[in-house]
Amino acid sequence: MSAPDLVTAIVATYDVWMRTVDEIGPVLAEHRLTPATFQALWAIDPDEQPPSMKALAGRLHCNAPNLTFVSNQLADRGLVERAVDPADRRSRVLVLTAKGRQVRAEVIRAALEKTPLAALDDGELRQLLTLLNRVLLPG
Amino acid sequence: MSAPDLVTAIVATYDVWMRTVDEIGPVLAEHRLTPATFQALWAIDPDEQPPSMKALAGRLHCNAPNLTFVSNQLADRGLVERAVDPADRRSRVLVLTAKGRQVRAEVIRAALEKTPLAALDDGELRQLLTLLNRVLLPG
DNA sequence: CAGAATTATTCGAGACTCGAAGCAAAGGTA
DNA sequence: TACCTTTGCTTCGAGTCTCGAATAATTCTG
Repeated sequence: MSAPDLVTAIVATYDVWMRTVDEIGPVLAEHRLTPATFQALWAIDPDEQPPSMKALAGRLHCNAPNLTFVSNQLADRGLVERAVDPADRRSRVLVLTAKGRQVRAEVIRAALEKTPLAALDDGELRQLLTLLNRVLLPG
Repeated sequence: MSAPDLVTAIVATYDVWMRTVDEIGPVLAEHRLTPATFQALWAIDPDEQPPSMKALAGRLHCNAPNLTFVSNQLADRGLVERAVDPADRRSRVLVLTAKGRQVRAEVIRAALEKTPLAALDDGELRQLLTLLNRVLLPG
């Protein structure tokens, strides 16, 4: 592989994400979501087990104090609630409220419409996922 | 295309970028580069015409006051210098200093080594670039 | 049980981002 | 020329974001 191509590819991944965020700016403003709260909200899948602070911080590539701050913002806006993990009482899990689930669905729907990746057809998207999964998943 | 796949793909692009940045954290710290200054430094290609503030702000998805702030950080560290564009004296272009070129080369080299995308072989990387270019380039 | 490790939070400092206002240069009109 | 508008950038002020260090509560280990 040539180094310039790799540089281009890295920049392109950054660009896809940033363009997606740019495009949904109005929707985020509508719900008073900042970039940080938006990302955190996105990262809490209501169909999975509620993540602990630690797990979510890892997903967001930020540290613990930072996530505490962001979680407070989400909680203040009534989008998430903290709950003690019964299995480990040191740990707090973040649970989406009904409003949180609704807002999350709305911003993700907007992102799916507006992202540059929406230009890909089914086969291309599958191809892209194969490549990215190969790179991101362990093994 | 199925919506969950598109969500996964968007998150994956974000993840590739963030993991790349995470991995080169030590190198950035070594040069006292913050995320913002690192990105700006990356975005100034010494082999191209020095970009104006406006052009660079577009590339970085930020606004003018923000880039003024970041440019000052880079200038304070002796990595870039401002120059008046003779063709339009309102415009300032950012020129890498010798140190700026050296530091830029170093952090990009580190990124190329550490990025998850380095796991792709030549053909896969070409495939990825084809897909991302199709999505990002106009037309 | 005592000590070490883990999970979150608080605090303080600094970095980042943006809108509004201001300034100088460029472009348009007469 | 004079005047007005637009453009590119900077300054200022406010708010957001991020992190390291210190703290508290809980769990783990020997």
